[in-house]
Amino acid sequence: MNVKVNNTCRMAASPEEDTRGGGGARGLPTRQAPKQSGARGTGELMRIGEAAERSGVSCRTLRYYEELGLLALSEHSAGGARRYTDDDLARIHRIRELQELLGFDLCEIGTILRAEDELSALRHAYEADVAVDRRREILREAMEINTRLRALVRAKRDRLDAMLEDLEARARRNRARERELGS
Amino acid sequence: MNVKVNNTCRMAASPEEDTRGGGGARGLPTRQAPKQSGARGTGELMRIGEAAERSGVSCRTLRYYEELGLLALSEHSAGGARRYTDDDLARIHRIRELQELLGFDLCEIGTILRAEDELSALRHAYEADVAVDRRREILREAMEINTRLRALVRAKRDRLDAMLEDLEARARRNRARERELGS
DNA sequence: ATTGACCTTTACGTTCACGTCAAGGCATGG
DNA sequence: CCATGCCTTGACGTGAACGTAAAGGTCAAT
Repeated sequence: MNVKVNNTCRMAASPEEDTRGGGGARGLPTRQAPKQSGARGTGELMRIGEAAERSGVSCRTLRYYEELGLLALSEHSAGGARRYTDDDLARIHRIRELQELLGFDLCEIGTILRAEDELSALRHAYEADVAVDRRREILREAMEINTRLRALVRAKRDRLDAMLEDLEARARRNRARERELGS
Repeated sequence: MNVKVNNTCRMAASPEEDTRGGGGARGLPTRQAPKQSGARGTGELMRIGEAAERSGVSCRTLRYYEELGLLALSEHSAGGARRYTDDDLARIHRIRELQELLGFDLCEIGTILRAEDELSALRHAYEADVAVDRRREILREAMEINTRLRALVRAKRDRLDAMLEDLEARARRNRARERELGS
């Protein structure tokens, strides 16, 4: 009789992802103007606050990802502030999917992303002077990881399907029980 | 330059679930005889070691679940040792699915299981003396949770499907690139 | 010029889900 | 009888993924 675990915690609408998607009171433009450039182009780069909100994560999380090398931030700073492109946002989304859907830890996610980055670097003709053998190796590595990921996704989806069937069976039983009890 | 995060961690075959399914060397029956009962019935209750191995978790984990109230252990002890039925195994499996597939923490899982337990208690005619209103409440609670779970599972499955499409697109690009590089 | 919103780095704190001893109980096999 | 193997209950340790505060810089607006 030491800890007395009797917390009856509530069940959130969705675990570990805070119902992201636009906060409240969209009216007054609290947003600071885009720094130093008279007229903003259609796609001005965002700072960390906006990037975090749009991604449904905290600023701390984004800095943490950068610290781990998951995010490179093409255009770091302009007075010291981080700048996020849409590609960065996509990458953040990717990280979250790998984390939440497949359950990878950030280190493994780093491995996955780095393999894809190397491949993408080749594709984009940076590093035009890479030996063919090395190219093949990079490609093979990426393909291997891709294969493993696809297998994992399918396995997870199958488990979810099984779970859904189970839940639906329960639901049917519950509805029967409800009729039994009277409306 | 303090922490120097340069760990190039490997990608496991499957994150967070250690490729469970029978250890090596199935031959010598190291298993201790089932305690005190001359001949074992077809379904002797297992102790914690076997239950853990079959569930793909550690003994510590099972004790932890019990400590949190996730596992009740119908037949606790017989000389002090825990006994696990097949129903207990199923429950452990359920816990793991909720944890790994849906990302719930153990506290939330407790809430879910408790609601289902109350319903199941009614169903099995223990507590025959429960007011109809209370019965309705319990049923409604269980149905609500069930509905939320189903929605979550579907959402997660959809996200997985989207991810799979993305991965397959990458795979196609990779295969094209492979042909380009020569076999 | 000062406020206030946003940003920076540094660094310590926290929660969860266990891992890992330590010290000892209980049955079984040699 | 006693070693061996599995179990028990503490209780402290741990790694990952952030949370949170402190101290200060920058920029637009008042």
